[in-house]
Amino acid sequence: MEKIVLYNTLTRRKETFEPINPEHVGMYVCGPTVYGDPHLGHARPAVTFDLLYRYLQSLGYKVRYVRNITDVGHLEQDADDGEDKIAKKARLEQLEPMEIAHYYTERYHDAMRELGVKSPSIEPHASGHIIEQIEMVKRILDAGYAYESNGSIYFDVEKYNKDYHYGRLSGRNLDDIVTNTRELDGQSDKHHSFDFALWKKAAPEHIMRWPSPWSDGFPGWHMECSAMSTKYLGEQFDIHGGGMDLMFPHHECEIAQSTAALGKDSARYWVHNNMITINGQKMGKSLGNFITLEQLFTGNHPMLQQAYTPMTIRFFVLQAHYRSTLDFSNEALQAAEKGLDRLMKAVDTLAKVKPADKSTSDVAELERRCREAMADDLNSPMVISALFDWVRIINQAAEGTQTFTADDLETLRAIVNRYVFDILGLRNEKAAETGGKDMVSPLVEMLLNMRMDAKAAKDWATSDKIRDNLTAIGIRVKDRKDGYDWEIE
RNA sequence: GGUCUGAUGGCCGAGUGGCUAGGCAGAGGUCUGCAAAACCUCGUACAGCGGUUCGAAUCCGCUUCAGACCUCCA
Repeated sequence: MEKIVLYNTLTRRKETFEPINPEHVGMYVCGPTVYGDPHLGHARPAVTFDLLYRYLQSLGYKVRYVRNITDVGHLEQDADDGEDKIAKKARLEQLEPMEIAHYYTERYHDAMRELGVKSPSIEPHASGHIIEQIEMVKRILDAGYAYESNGSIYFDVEKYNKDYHYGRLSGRNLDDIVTNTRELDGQSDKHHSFDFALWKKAAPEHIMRWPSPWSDGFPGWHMECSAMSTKYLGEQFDIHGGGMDLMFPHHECEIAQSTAALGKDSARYWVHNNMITINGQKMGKSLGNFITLEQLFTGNHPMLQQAYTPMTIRFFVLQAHYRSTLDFSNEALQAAEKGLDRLMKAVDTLAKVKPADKSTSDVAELERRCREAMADDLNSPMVISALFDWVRIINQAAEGTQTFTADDLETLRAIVNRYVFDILGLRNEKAAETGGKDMVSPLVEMLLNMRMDAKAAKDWATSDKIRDNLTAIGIRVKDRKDGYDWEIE
């Protein structure tokens, strides 16, 4: 199997990736909390881990990719009064909580499909795994790393930290956390403010609740990932992914929970994608500066100068390395749109290139550059860079200043297809839209043949009229040395 | 305040001790009846100040600036 390296947040360095079971990879990624429309920020982890998923599969691994749906509420920075968010919104809109969760889950799925994000192998819902979560809380209690307090169960961070290191993922030490955390004046059921809930007793007005040995309530916000990753991937698995903003406390607590319950680390490689920023600030629900994916696709947002297609968004995300912040702007998206268009046109052009006796460029060079870039911590920008160098070469081939043998052409097409479509997961949106091209082609060609006659007769008026009319209905005519070419805009 | 990350040409973004990233925009040119598309040429950028080195945008230190996180009911 191809040797690849991944940056592991746990060690803060790139490490050679070696799965626990050769040929198989278990990957868990934190999915969305379904209480709102998916926005541009959601596109980043989705596309990043889709890239990783596709890439691992392309290398020949059998990958089980688990991405959860958080539908039992989740603490967020702007948690107003701490009430379970889904329940709160449900009351405001007079809907069942699960109705809302279902609605936004569907919205999320729709957006992901548009973005070319493959469906994961398993997409477990937190609400469907309450039993597993309760079982895991029991294990943590039995291990002595949690305590009950007034019907709720809290993780005993101090106790845990004596045996393990709480904070090793985010680079913190409990001492620092203690120093920088103000103790609440006995208003909490928790022994320490840095303890976190594993099970929370529900207040009377709390709608989403389940029975447990301790109280009617709901699981703590970090439990679902520990419980579901263990259930579907085993006590130890290969990759755990998510956004950098989840590193602390969410992932730190997950590590603590899993380690406390199982006595060992569960995830081996922690992979974190960086944020999309807007005017240099994180784009997020809590800041109210986000643009939903639907708004991007329709252009219906005050900050948007135009609509951007899903593939433009995907390409925009892939043009930056996943561990860098990516700054949103109309200018940047327009650049991505044009670049993607050029790339896709070259793919079409490549299909038409005729073989020759010898090759003037080494197609293996493209393959090597793409392969090495991907193997080096998923460097999609470098892959794209290599592809663009070859866009030029392909266009030169179309003009006759480069040539390729039939074998090399076949190889080149295979490489381009593999990286552009299979791994980067791009889609030719224009080709998809023009399904009727087969019907239209003979008509367009008839007109263009008439135009050729007009040109031969130097009847520029007729020639331009045909071209202008075709342009007006969205067909771009390109004159070639010995004829013409055309495409639907 | 703590932990962490970053500062690259007009914009977006790779790279990382010496060798052109790439895209978009811009300028000039080729082709064309004119266009479009494509192709060719062009920018000599790495926050600032020191240090290490034969050589640093890349390593080290300091400074400045920016960002993320700092825990579930405040």
